[in-house]
Amino acid sequence: MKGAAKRLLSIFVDMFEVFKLYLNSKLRLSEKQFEELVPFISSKTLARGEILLRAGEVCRHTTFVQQGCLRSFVTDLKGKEHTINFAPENWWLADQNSLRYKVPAMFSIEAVEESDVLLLPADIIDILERIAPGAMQMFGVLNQNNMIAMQKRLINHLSATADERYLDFIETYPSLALRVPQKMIASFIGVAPESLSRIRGQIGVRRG
Amino acid sequence: MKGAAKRLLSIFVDMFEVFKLYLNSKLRLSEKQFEELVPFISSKTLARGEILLRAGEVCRHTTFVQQGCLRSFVTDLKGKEHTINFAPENWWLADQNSLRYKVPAMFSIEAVEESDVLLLPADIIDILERIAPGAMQMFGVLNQNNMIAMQKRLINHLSATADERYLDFIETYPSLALRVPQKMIASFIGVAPESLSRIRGQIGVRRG
DNA sequence: CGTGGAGTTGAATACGATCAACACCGGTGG
DNA sequence: CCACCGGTGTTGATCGTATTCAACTCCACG
Repeated sequence: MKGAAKRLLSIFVDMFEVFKLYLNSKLRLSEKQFEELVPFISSKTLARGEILLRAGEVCRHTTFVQQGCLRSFVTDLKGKEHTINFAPENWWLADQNSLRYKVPAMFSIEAVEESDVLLLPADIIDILERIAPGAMQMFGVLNQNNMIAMQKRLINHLSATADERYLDFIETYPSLALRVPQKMIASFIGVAPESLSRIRGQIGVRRG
Repeated sequence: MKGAAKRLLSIFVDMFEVFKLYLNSKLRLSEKQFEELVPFISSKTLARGEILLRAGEVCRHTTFVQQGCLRSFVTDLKGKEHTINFAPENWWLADQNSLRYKVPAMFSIEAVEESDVLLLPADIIDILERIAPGAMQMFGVLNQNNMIAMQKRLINHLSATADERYLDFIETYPSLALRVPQKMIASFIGVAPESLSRIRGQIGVRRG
């Protein structure tokens, strides 16, 4: 590779620094291996409130959050939003069902804060596995952890009251509790915003 | 292999017929490949109500249900049971968290009906992948589908009322609705048994 | 038979949702 | 710089849904 091209590439690589660090911590990727991956990555900056995926569209990428925070949510028949998941730094987010089967997405994805994300193609797992064996297993572990987390959340929902769910939330995601608007937390734990406000009042949470 | 031993083996293999059919539909396993797998499998028959795994114990196997139906459930502080999942024929069931990390299981597993199950070691994925490449991907897909299902359930829980959840249940698992006791369905969709009874009354579900 | 669990039904209760009014803050434009 | 605005969160009153407690029936199973 010529010098100029290499410099240009290194600029791009720097844009992916968070992702690079992340991958290294999981896969021990060499510089060269990472460079192989670069052509498949595109990056994007999202303003607060910007929509990345709208329910009904087909999800075309897996998103990796380098900075900021996204959330996925559904809008029900009465127009109410329900937050499925938050994705802060170093998280993946996609409507996997839509991504895999090319069906309309069930949920939307928006930026909670100004965010810096990477967009990766649907078959990133296979691509990465080819470049660095072990990737598939990595995603397997991620998926499984994800599932365990969701299972816990479901159990929580079946057995705990609203205030217990809130306490569990701030315990499980202490940093998120400070970053994301309260009404989104409410829609995540499944209570009305007013109810969450009351709960916080009872518990005696001091404000930001 | 001598004739007697071969006959003996074939008896065992027959015990695994459901599993064999299942694997063939997913992986196109040859007879020989399947025989390699046999030494790792043990089978068990469970009576109705029999506990296969008790919360707090470490989960040692992945279970494959050949016949009957299992369920996983948690018991909360007030002694109430909450059904996490049902596993009828051709389903896998395990506390994956406990299985993977050797930590105490969060939930219990019991037989809803008399059931015929196979017990497979925790590293069955790797074993199977070695015998028949593609196994890891197969489990990946399973896990993902599982996750999608759980996500739908969570969404349902956040946005639907009790009767809507029940209707969704009998629509999604029509056969289960007839097989499993009503109170377990109640504990699955997250309502009190009495409430489910009332809901059924309102809707006008005929019995049996 | 008789016993216990499952399901049904009724009445009282509690929890969270809803509707409504208002305070607070950050940003925008005059 | 201030006035205005929309969005967010708080507080109050009322309402509705599902839970709880309790009594009773029915059936499977000993």
